[in-house]
Amino acid sequence: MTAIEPSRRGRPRSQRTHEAILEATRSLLLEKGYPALTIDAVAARAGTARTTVYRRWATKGALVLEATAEHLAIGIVPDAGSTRTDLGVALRQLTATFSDRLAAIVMLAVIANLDEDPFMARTFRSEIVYPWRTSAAAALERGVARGDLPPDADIPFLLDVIVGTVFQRAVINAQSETDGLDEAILDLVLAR
Amino acid sequence: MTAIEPSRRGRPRSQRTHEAILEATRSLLLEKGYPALTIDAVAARAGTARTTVYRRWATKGALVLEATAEHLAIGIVPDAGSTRTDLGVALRQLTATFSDRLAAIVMLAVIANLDEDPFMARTFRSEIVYPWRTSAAAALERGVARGDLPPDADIPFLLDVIVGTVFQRAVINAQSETDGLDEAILDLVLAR
Amino acid sequence: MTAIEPSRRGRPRSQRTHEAILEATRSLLLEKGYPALTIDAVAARAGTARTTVYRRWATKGALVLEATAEHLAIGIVPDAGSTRTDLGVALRQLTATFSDRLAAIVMLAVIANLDEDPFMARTFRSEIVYPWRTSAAAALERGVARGDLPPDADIPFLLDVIVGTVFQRAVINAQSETDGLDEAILDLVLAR
Amino acid sequence: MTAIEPSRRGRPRSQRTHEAILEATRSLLLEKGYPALTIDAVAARAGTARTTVYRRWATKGALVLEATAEHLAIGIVPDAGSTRTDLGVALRQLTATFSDRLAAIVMLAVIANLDEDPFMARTFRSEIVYPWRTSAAAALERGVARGDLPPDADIPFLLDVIVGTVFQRAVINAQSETDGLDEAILDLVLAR
DNA sequence: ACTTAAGCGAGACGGTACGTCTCGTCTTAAC
DNA sequence: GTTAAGACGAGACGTACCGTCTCGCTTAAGT
Repeated sequence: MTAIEPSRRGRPRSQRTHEAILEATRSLLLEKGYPALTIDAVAARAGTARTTVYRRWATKGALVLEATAEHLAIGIVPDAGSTRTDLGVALRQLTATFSDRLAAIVMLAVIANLDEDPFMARTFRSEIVYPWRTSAAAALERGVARGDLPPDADIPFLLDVIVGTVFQRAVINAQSETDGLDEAILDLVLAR
Repeated sequence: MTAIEPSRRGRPRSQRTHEAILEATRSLLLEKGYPALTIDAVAARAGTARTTVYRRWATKGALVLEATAEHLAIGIVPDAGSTRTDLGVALRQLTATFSDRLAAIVMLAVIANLDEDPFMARTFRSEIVYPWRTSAAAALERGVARGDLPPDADIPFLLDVIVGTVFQRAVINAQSETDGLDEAILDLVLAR
Repeated sequence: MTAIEPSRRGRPRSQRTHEAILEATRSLLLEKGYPALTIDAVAARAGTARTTVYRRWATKGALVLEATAEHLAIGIVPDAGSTRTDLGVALRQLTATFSDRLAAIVMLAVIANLDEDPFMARTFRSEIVYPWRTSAAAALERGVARGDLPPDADIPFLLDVIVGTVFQRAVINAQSETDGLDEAILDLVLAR
Repeated sequence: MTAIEPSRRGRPRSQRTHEAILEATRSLLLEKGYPALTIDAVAARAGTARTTVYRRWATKGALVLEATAEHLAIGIVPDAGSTRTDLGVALRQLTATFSDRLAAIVMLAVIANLDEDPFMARTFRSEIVYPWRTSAAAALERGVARGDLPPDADIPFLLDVIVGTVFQRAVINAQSETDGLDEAILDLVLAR
């Protein structure tokens, strides 16, 4: 998890304050971006003391990951029987998340601070990327078993094609309209 | 261009100092990463005054782009007669550049600071991305004319597949060994 | 007052630090003079951060006035019954203060920065000059009432003679030995 | 003198430039005061290069003294036969000079930078103060000889009374109306 | 007319100090 | 023991001037 665990004794932490800080973090991320986000500004907007923020989150990265957890959640690829259907869901999950402005800001922060803030990268990978990627790999393996994909299909490569293309379109090119992107990728990957 | 233009009049700028600053920038980028790169540290390592750096580059981004220009240069896709050959060159250009640690650091900085430092993004796009992408698009169009690609091929989409996949592998997954990646992408794009 | 008022809440200011800054200010004033006094040097000698100085004093002038308050204090002219005695006290107060090297440095700074730092001038006038001048004027008025001074004596003029002469001797000519000066001024002012 | 001597060979100095720099110095002194006067600003306003200023004057003080020489000139006390007349002239010289805003700014700069810029103080004393003070002392001595002043009159003291009082009024109190001041001082000094 | 030496403008240079911002830690009183 | 408040040491920011330096160009006087 991202937050620092509270003690069981003494005055309990205020839940209102908690949510206020997270909300302040989200709005400031949207307004200023990750590099210009300061703890000072978060505390000021949340109406709390700076110390309170530091007491609960060890780093800016941890705070941001918790504040945007719902925006980042990609989910898990279901097993609905059809390779094309399952991959279609997977792609819609990706495009939806990558098109979310807050999610895009955070993902860029994660990769831009790979060395600076390795905790953030690790958490992001294990909490968000790994579950989706594992279930998407399973969906592709089922496709191989069904013959929708050739027996020697390089599954990690295909996942990189899928994620990389969506990332390129939605985050780097910042194209909001992703109509047809999902179908085009499906055609490319499942062709043959 | 990135640097502040020198005047023709007055004492000329020291070329030694110029190169010392760029070299200091490169080494600090590798050691600390872009967000932690400070002008103070650059000047100190270069053995110059802080003011000298400010005199020549308006922003940290401009300095970094000039310091890493050779690392970022992707080049232009040649027209050698064969679609597969031309695209193969294009892919080797991409993987070579994206695997360069300095180039990766700077590209991440560019996209992470899209809003913060729009000058940096604009320069990177126009100097590096645009020329390559234009020539790569031409190569794909020649492929369509030759029948190596279907007549209705979505060329911008294919470029996003190519760039996105390489970016995902080389930069985000930071996989140094990219053996076979070029061939796999070629097979994927030209398959039919 | 001169310092920025501290808040009642939060961590209280360190008194040790406060005194260290004032002492550093005094010693640097004596060594370098007012124009060459820098906040950087004060903080360095006091062993604190530069920000701590800025947090407590808005301007160099405010810091210097507080650091030298005891040296600047002229006091108030007493009412002891005799015009000559009272004025003698007044003169000894003036010569004592004006002969203090630190006080002289600060007074010159005040008048040299009348336009630059009007706050400093205003504070100096209201805190130091005004109380003394008012009480000295009262002493002269008592002298008029007693017949030690002519009924039409121009009291502001006489005060300017007294202050101006002492200032000229002690500060501008920087004569340390002021023996006989007090008596000479008394003879001049009370002659008749 | 104050300026750096030019060489006899090579291109002669421009007289126009010289006067432009002095005029710029005067106007900036009036606008900003001595402490805030910068060589950069002088050169900019004079339309010359900074180097040109540095080539001609070694210090800011030397430049300022030359620029304001006419404003500072007090003159010499004449020998017109009457003690009261001569001293009256002396006082009018003083009040005229001390009431000149430019002269006041420079005199304050001189005494505020006694330690910082001893050259300025020395020059001011020898060029301006000494000649006047010597001739004023001679006038007082003639007064003693004539019996207008007691035989044991302390002439340096009386000069300090005169100068100090005028300085106090005109410079420190910055009273523009000095009507009657001359007569009052004359009465005080010559009384008896 | 040709040389030559200095003046001149322009601006680079290494510095120092400015006053501000943000960091993450700390110290207090209030609850 | 959490909280609000704010002090603290630290360090980077970007700017303003300092006084020196290095250029190419201009301007006379001496040849």
